Amino acid sequence: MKQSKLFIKTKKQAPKGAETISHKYLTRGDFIDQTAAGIYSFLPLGWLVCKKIENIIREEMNNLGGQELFMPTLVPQNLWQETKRWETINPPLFRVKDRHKKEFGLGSTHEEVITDLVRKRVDSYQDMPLYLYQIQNKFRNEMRATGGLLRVREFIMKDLYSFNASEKESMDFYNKAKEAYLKTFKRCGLEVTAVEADSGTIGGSLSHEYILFTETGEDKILVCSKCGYAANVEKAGDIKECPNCQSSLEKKNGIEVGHTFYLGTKYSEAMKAEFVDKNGKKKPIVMGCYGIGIGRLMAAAVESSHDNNGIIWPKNISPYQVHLLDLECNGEAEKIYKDLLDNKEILYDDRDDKSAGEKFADADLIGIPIRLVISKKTLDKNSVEIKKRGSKKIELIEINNIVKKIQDEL
RNA sequence: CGGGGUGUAGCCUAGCGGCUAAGGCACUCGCUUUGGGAGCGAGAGAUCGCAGGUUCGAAUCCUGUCACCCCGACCA
Repeated sequence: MKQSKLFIKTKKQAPKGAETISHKYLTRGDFIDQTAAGIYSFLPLGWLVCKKIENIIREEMNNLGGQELFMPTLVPQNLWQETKRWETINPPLFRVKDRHKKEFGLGSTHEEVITDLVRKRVDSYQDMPLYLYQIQNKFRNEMRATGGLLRVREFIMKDLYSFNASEKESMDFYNKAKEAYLKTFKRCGLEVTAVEADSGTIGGSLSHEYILFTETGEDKILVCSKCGYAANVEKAGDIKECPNCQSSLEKKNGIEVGHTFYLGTKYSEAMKAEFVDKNGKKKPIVMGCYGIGIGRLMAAAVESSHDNNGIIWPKNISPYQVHLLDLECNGEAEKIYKDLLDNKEILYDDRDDKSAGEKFADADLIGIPIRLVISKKTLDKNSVEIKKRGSKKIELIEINNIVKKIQDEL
């Protein structure tokens, strides 16, 4: 992509009100634009990051045996009433009426819809296990949106739902899903810790939050450095000693990037989602649900990986892999851009009306993992300069070797 | 929803009863620059969130309203 054509205007100053690092950098780098309180547009760079994250999640969900589908945003009142969540769900639903005054809640989570889909199709234990997921916009009528993308009212979420014939099978899957979650976050470049948590209005008997420890997180987590015990202060209370090994606990801030729930039969009983077992007996389906907030994950990545000049994207979720800066603009960079284009995702700063300093500053802010610079200085040596974002080391590489060098780095 | 705060050009801010609303960034044109957000000159861009009110006079004071931010509770 040529930067001169990219729909982007980076900013020197963050807008008033941006407090968290991720909000400041994502806004200054023009990844996102605020449309209203807690409601954001994703601009081309930000959308590329979302797509990267989604694809990693998609691969991991497919590995788990998940099948992707897509459910509606407009969820009719009667479905919510079957589980009594029309009134009780928290945060409350955004509600809308159609022209005949029929009411809908904008989907904030999809247990009702998915359970309806499944009860219409599952008759026997032989129709399961069933693992279904979607990546879709969610709407939550929060009291207050905070910290840019950290808590918003409309966001993209991956939600997976599991349907099993027995508690054991369901619990086995829950544990597999937990591992898949940790792997997903790792692939996104994040060290995330699973923490036992409260189930809130989703319900169920067991749940884990997936916490990224950062300075600006909303969640307060107690961590034992000896045995690895971790718990949310919300549930465990403000205790000082580890319940497992009696060591002293450290309190850390974190961001919840995912949550898994073992639901049991809460929804299947309420909605009569039943199957016939081997003995010919009717039983409620055993369920679980599993969520990841894409935008929050993106913000969390920035919170945990940045410096004073901007974002340092983990390479798997970076919008591009290579940022080629042309300080000379005599056509040489164009050739390299075309050579590289076949191999790698590359953002080519071909702007001829910007100073070198501005290009460097933009490159740091945007945070692409590998920076290449072509200038008179490097061309005199028939070379290109290569530098990794987040490292100070600068190397000169002969032009002929550049493609191979980049392949090695990635 | 309770408490606190802010609305002045695309963005950040100054001005807080008195002359034609000021500056920086960004933008347009010209010349000069060209490895860390360049310099000089010229130019364009604002019904001071909106509606009332007080006053000889309101961006400035008062009332209402809308929007946004922060703390609390809730969450992916």
